[in-house]
Amino acid sequence: MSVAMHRQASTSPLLWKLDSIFSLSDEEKQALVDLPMRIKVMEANCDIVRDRDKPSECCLVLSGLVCRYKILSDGRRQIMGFYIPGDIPDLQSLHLHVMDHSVGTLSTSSIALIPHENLRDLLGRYPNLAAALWRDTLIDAAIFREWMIGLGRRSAYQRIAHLLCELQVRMKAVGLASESGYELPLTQNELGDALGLSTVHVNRVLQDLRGEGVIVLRGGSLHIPDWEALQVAGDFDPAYLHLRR
Amino acid sequence: MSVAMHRQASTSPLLWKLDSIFSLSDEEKQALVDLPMRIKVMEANCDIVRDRDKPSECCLVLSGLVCRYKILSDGRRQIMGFYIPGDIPDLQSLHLHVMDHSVGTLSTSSIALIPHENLRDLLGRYPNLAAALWRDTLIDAAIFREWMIGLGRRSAYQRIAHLLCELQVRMKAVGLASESGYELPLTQNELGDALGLSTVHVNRVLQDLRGEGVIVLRGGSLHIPDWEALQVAGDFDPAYLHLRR
DNA sequence: CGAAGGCTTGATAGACCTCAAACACAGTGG
DNA sequence: CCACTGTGTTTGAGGTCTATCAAGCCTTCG
Repeated sequence: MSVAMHRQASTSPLLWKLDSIFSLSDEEKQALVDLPMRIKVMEANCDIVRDRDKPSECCLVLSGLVCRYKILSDGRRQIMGFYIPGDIPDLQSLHLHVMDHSVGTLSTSSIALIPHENLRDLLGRYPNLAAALWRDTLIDAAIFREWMIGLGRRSAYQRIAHLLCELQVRMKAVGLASESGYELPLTQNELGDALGLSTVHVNRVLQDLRGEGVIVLRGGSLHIPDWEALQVAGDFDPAYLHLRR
Repeated sequence: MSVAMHRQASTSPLLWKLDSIFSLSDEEKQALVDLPMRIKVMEANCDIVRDRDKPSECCLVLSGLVCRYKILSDGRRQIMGFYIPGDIPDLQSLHLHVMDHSVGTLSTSSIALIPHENLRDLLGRYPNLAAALWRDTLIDAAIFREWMIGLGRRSAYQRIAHLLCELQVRMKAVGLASESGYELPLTQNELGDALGLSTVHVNRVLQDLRGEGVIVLRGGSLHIPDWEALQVAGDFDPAYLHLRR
């Protein structure tokens, strides 16, 4: 595979993702493809950047599943977001120089590292790309807000259903979900850390959802027989994802 | 008062605030002061923008207290952030064209409305201002994340203490808090809606905090006799606010 | 086959919610 | 001046959701 093709293959999840939220010209897309980046394959459960780090590059997820999390002083963990191919979970480090949380892999993942200076240079030359990435960080924030609603006001049952809906829509937007499901390599413990629940309770609620035939979750693979029902169960409205179309 | 002075007075909370998170030149500050804006005084409990609106201007808080919130399908409310003078709670509407939540006043407030087109024009001419405001939205997102941690993993006691700490630091950064307290015109019901708690439980926990001498909260005014103790009670670390100094 | 990690189940406990009512206080109007 | 009203605070009692602890089970993998 040529370097050019390799690059094309690397950035294509990002192109897919940006295309789902913003309209870019061919020139702008090409500029993204031309970005220098270092590709790195990482095992599950490795940190990409850590709390208090001062990163000098951003990480773009190419494959696998990544999360943003923080360990509290008493050792418990809160996961604050899941990141899929096309996402740049630490884009914020461009303007926030010290990390206030960590980012790590949940499954074997391949990651592209893009130096800040190259990204900054690019955004200076292409204001439209800067707008696209600003918009991306704002959608990230919208997702945080939606999670706050879940953590603050929704039951465990709704929270789990809501998360499964969100990932279905986001996965679909980058071509990683079929009409009725996707790969979800998460343990029940990790789900609990994201939703503010204990592992035991996650297990019980998943059984309810399975029992009602709303989901089929087995071996890291989620099947959704009745998308309508899952949305109702999670009180889900995809407006906050701000997808085009 | 001349128009120029009026403008100066209007934008000064914004200058204070941006100064606390970013370094701006005098020319850039002047450009902000020169922004055209419409000033509006609003009663408590009025909406500034509503869920599903498509605003064509941003609102800058000049005085008072404003919040970001969403009403769920069952009628309950989740407050997702408090905004004080100098904040632009709907800055995101520059790039996210449909609101996915509402913004409204909590006390009598004065608000400056700045048309998107003028703001966009300004950011095009001053890339450094664009960076400052992008950074501001990223800090907003960092605050969402911290609230997620609270909602997901902290006890009611910690959550309340943490919020009071956050507001002390933010108020102080714009000159609205003394060393030991600030005006907090919030009802216990509003606190509950922000923290995912019932009014009754907020009341009980506040009594605990008062009983321990950690806070004195009366008539919309918060006094903090022991700042150290409050930080410990809330497991508070201001790093996520990304203030300079 | 044994070990490790994840899943499942049961029993008990606690944090927080809901309902209901009383209380405090400021503003209003006769 | 004093009832009257409305909003916010406080208190009590009972209930529920979810956590914690503890153990057994299942699958994968070396």
